[in-house]
Amino acid sequence: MKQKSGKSNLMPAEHIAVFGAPDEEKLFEMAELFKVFADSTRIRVLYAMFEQEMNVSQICEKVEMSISAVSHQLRLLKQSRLVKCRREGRKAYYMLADDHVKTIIGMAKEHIEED
Amino acid sequence: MKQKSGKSNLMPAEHIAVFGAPDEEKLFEMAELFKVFADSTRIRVLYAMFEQEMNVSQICEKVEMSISAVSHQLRLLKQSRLVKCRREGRKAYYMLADDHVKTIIGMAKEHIEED
DNA sequence: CAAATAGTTGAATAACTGTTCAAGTATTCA
DNA sequence: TGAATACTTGAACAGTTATTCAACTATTTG
Repeated sequence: MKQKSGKSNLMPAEHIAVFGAPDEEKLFEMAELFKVFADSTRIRVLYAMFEQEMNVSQICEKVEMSISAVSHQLRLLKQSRLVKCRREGRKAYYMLADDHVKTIIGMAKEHIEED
Repeated sequence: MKQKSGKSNLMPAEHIAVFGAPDEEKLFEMAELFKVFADSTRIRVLYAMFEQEMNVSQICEKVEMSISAVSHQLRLLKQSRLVKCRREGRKAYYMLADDHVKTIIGMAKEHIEED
């Protein structure tokens, strides 16, 4: 159950890596990305920004959560570089970082709507 | 902070729902789907089936996890209908349920490889 | 039938996550 | 400057999740 090295004896070596999984670090990053989307309130926070940038209070109203909870989630989203933030006076406007967010969410929506 | 009904006074009503978030249940299902992908060992288990169907022991070897741990994860993946299972004697062969799995994983991979 | 193989399952535990609460910073306004 | 607004942050708590362990079922082989 522990044999990291040593090639499989079932298949020629040149075939092994073709569809192989990415390395551990990449897998970890992929999982991290999915984790961000793995919470319905966080998806709602992202949806709040689909049309236009929003400040924290506006997001709070839209998703019906406390300022603190939203702020915590926004920090997470910012760390994952899924949203970016612009300051104007004492307000902080958040917006989607790129179209990837919409695409990924759209795919999940499609998937659950199918079959 | 609690005003579920009552239209926004910032925008004509017919624009409100266009990009609106799906209902709570759908959001929840979307989050559930992402949760399944939100674990690097589970992604590795899925990758193990990219080329061909595999029985549990083969998956264990490939991902270097205990039979029990893999079996638990496979149950989860089966419940989410991301994999399906075929029995042959005392062996249980698992395979990806459809191409959606590869597409979703591929998207995450692209995203983390960019920028 | 008994032993071995292949996998499943439930309970327990340890680690992680989301929300709240309380306290903090930063900016504007009077 | 003092009060109000708009957040941010850290700690704590409750709920969730992944792995392990032990016990179990099902199938095959001798």
